[in-house]
Amino acid sequence: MTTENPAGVPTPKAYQTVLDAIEDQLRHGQLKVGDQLPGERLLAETHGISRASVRDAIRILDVMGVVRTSTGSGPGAGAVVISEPATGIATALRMHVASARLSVEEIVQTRILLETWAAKTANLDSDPERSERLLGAARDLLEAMDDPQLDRAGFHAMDARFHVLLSGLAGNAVIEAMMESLRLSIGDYVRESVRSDAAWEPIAEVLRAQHHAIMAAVSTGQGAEAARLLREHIEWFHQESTDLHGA
Amino acid sequence: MTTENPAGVPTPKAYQTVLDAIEDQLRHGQLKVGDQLPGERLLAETHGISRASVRDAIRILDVMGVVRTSTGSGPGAGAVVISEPATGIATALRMHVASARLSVEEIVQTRILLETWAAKTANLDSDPERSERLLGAARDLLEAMDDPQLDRAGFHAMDARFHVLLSGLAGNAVIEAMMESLRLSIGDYVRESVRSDAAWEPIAEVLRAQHHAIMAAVSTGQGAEAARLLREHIEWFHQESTDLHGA
DNA sequence: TGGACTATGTGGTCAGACCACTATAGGGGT
DNA sequence: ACCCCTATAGTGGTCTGACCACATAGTCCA
Repeated sequence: MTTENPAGVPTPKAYQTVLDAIEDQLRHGQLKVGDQLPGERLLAETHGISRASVRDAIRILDVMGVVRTSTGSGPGAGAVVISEPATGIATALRMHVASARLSVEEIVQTRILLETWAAKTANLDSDPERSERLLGAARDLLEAMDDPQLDRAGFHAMDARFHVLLSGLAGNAVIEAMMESLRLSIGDYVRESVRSDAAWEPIAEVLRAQHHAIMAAVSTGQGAEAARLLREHIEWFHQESTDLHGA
Repeated sequence: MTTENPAGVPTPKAYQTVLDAIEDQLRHGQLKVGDQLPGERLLAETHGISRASVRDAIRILDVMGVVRTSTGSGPGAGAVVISEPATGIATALRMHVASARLSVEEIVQTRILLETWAAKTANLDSDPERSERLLGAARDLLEAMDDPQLDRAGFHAMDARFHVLLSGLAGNAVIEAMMESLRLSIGDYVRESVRSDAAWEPIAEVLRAQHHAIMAAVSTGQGAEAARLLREHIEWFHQESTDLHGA
């Protein structure tokens, strides 16, 4: 991370000890999702470092989406192993968008690549049960989004989940995680994109229609058509929002 | 990250204050790459929190590849803004590979997607100067890799740089960062893949030939052909290494 | 003029304390 | 016997203050 040095070990960070140990235990299955990490005080004593350094390691695992921490006692409290790859990646992406190292356009372009690939690659027959579950959830989301009473925040949240669900049809968790992280990282831009609520409603109407068309294509196994619709859908909204944002 | 709650602000982490402030300054250009962050003690006083909490924020920015920290005094010391999106993403990916949430196969598959896309999309004429610079660097790498004296660690390092350089030809920093992070995240597997040095040399010979062929296709603007060769190249080595690894 | 030394400021680490929170064990009332 | 309610213990979250290693910049001396 820091103070890297190709020639040797200049200043091994204290927290790296714990980090390596935990990564090792994850790799060997000694730690699984749902498991509880030893307490910070115990870890500190075990590895012979201070609790502050242990906390560094835990904090890193936290932002990476590897553990979830909470106060209290009993099972479920403390640091528990989870598995949310998207959160960590999304944080990194968002920071680098902020620093202008990555642009929203590039993220949108990447999203199109991943999402159209997923649509084209999706094989509904390889795992019918899983596919039907995902498609069912997607249909439920579309139905909920048809509700005119739904506010914009809710719409965007469901919209995000819808796209992530579709990208999951290809069965590649890395692609799915990256898709979700891309969505998360530019969530602020999407929310701020259409400023007036008056301008929003007609846009939402178009999005709904596009979603249903995509859904129909995906459900019937027309991967190429779904990919084409997805590309149009994403590019259209991105264009629309940048126009309004600039105006 | 943790203790999220849709309804309100249950337990706002102390370090979040600093994190938000820095992200905001990055977004508004008040902090640029190369700039030095205020000292931890000053930040603590400014935001009314302890130095320990400030350190949490800095540590996060560190692992995300947003800042680089070093001890000492003067310019260049302390926390300096950098921009290495790949490091943070790679750390997250590696952790989730360790926890078996993501598989090496999925990462390789994703890599093929990104890399072939980059090869197909590469437009050498849009920014001839940049393209020539990247291609020149890639040629230098191939030449260095032809050296029979080069050890495996060096070969793999240059191999990684070669592929990242090619993926940069498409001009999408997000894709490039993800490519690099994918490579970094499974670097250990690649290194351990071919155990005996005796088995390595013939493999390296094939890799060299494949690299040169890819290079030729890319240089002459044959994107589709380059993409095809890349896919074969990556799949071949992955197959080869898993075979040997299992044996 | 040049080199060695010192002052200063940086992050890295540690120790110890207190807080808010949560599940649980145990006691008291019914 | 049962239930509620309180005390307790263990968790992460935060703060304070101290010391260290390190790297620069300034100073003093030869």
